[in-house]
Amino acid sequence: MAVTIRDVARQAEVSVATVSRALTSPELVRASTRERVLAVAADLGYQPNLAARGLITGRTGNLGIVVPDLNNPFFTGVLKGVQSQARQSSYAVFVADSDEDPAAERDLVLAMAKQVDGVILCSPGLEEQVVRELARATSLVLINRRVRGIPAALMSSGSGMRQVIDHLVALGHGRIAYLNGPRTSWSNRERRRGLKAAVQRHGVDLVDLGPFPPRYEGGLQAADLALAEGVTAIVAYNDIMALGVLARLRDRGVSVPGQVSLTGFDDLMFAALCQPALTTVAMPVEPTGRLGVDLLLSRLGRDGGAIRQEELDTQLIVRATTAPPSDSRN
Amino acid sequence: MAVTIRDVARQAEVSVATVSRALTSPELVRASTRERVLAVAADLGYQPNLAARGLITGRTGNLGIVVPDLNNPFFTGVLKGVQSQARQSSYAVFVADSDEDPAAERDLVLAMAKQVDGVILCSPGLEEQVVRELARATSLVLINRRVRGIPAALMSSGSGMRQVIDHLVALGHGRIAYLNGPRTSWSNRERRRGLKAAVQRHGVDLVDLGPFPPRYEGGLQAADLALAEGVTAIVAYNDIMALGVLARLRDRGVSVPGQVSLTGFDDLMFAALCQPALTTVAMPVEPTGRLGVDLLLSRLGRDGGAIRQEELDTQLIVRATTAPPSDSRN
DNA sequence: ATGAAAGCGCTAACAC
DNA sequence: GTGTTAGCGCTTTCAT
Repeated sequence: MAVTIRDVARQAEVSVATVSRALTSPELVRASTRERVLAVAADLGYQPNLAARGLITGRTGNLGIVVPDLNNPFFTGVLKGVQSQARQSSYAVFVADSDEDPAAERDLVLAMAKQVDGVILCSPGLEEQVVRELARATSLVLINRRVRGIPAALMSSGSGMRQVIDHLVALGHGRIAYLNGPRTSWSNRERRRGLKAAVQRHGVDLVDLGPFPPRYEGGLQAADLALAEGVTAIVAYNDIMALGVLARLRDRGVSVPGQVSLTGFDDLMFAALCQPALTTVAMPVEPTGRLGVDLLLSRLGRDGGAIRQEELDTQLIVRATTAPPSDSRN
Repeated sequence: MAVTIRDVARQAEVSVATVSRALTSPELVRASTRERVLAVAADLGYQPNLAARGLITGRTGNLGIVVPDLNNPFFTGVLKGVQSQARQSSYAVFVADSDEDPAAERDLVLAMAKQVDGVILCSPGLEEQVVRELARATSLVLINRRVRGIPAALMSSGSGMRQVIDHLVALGHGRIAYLNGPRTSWSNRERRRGLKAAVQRHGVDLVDLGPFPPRYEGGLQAADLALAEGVTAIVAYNDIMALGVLARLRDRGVSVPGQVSLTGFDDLMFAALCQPALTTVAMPVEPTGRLGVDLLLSRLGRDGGAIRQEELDTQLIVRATTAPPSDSRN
């Protein structure tokens, strides 16, 4: 068996209580005693048993994160931020993948609830009522989704879309297609909202297409529909779809950005590498993960900080798929 | 506070011991009693406190996985497999990202060791001696790396490379460049080994270049060197590098596969989407993650199964970057 | 087949 | 400032 607090106490010739204090509330112990205890602890390689500690304090020192798909770089980016920030505060992190199944997401959060101090949930599609239920079971922080009364780390997708439209309008585009992602996704609603506001402000035409599956195949399908609408610019829900659109347009001999401009959303690594490189919106995925942890830990603090919903900025990345429309001769 | 075993005992009018038995060793309890207890437990929504259980049994019901980079789809693929298989056996999984720092990998495994029943380690670069040290601290399973005496879930990279060379030789290539990844990486050594064997067997020329950083920029750099060697085919250490090569060749006006053939390794999603689509080797990442869990759990079993190192097959995926060399006129 | 009781390793009153 | 002690929720002897 590993070395316990009693071993340290014996060797340092103090009580277990003093050892415990030296480790967790150093100010309660005389400096000389503390040093001796710490020295012995280090010497013996003592590591507190967190399970035992948790049993008494009610805190586990663990965080959980639930994501729909670990193969999606968006979520793993968030995960990476969560992991890194959690470790900074000596928290370990449980991870679970729901395989895009909302019912599984609920079960996973519930299962985690007993082993963690709080859960970070990435679930664009879970019903709001269920999200509230989960928030009752554990401290919950939402990623990229707003539900009243629940802390959230958000990315300003609306502003990202505004930047996209401002960019396209500045280039001279007057008729723009938006390729919707899933209707039920909070992200899609948010992106569409920002886009509609910008489009209205500029007084340009919007052709609202879809919803399409937010994948490569969705883009292939959407491209033809957008073309048939006679638009000069296509705004895709995300990069993957945009890549599908790009491939389909190339196959049909439509030049990008010569005949039609195209934008994505997410700034996947691939967006920079494809040909022509994709104009898109960069999402602060890792910072959002870190922010999620900060929000969670601040709620766990002594006074249980306020419920905050904070938004991180997105950034338009102009690359090679956007240009003035070919019929703009002014 | 949550409902405890005492609440269940009281309500079911039995002792806590009986409740405990009904839950963990049903055969020790009369059927009628057991049913009553289970009914009450379900009714009250009782969930055993795993920390308390672990305190006594010494088993946590948790697994850990340490990876170098959560932004690398290879590792998240493994993670996904691990997560899914672990959940099948009611294990929860801790994840940690080392940011490619071997020293951090060691610390993370050590930190996890006390909270988990075993750790799955993806660490191509950690020194063998350190790996052995870690294996003494906890039950360890290695992913895609062989160290004597330590269980491992492997992918047959050697065989993948053999398939690549067989393919290129069948097309008529006689002078082939290999772009090395990091010298210290187990994967690179393994791929190179398989490649050398195949090259020798076929009696074709091999130009061994690098090492290069296993990234896009590494490919950009490597492309010019390979071209200068007058090869007709380039075998890259992985897909990302191959993508860099592809971009550089396009910029220099060298047609692929017209003037030179190119292969990658990993079969990233992007390999199928780029233009021309990349011939590469598909790695069974998720199955390997699942296998890792199986190996770990079998070692944890009552009798502590044998130390096994098992290898899963890789598969050449022929796409559009490989063709007969242009000077083959026979 | 069931109950009583002794801890697992630790922290938090409560004494002194 | 330090020691004593009572549990946290659970499993597991040892009785019965």
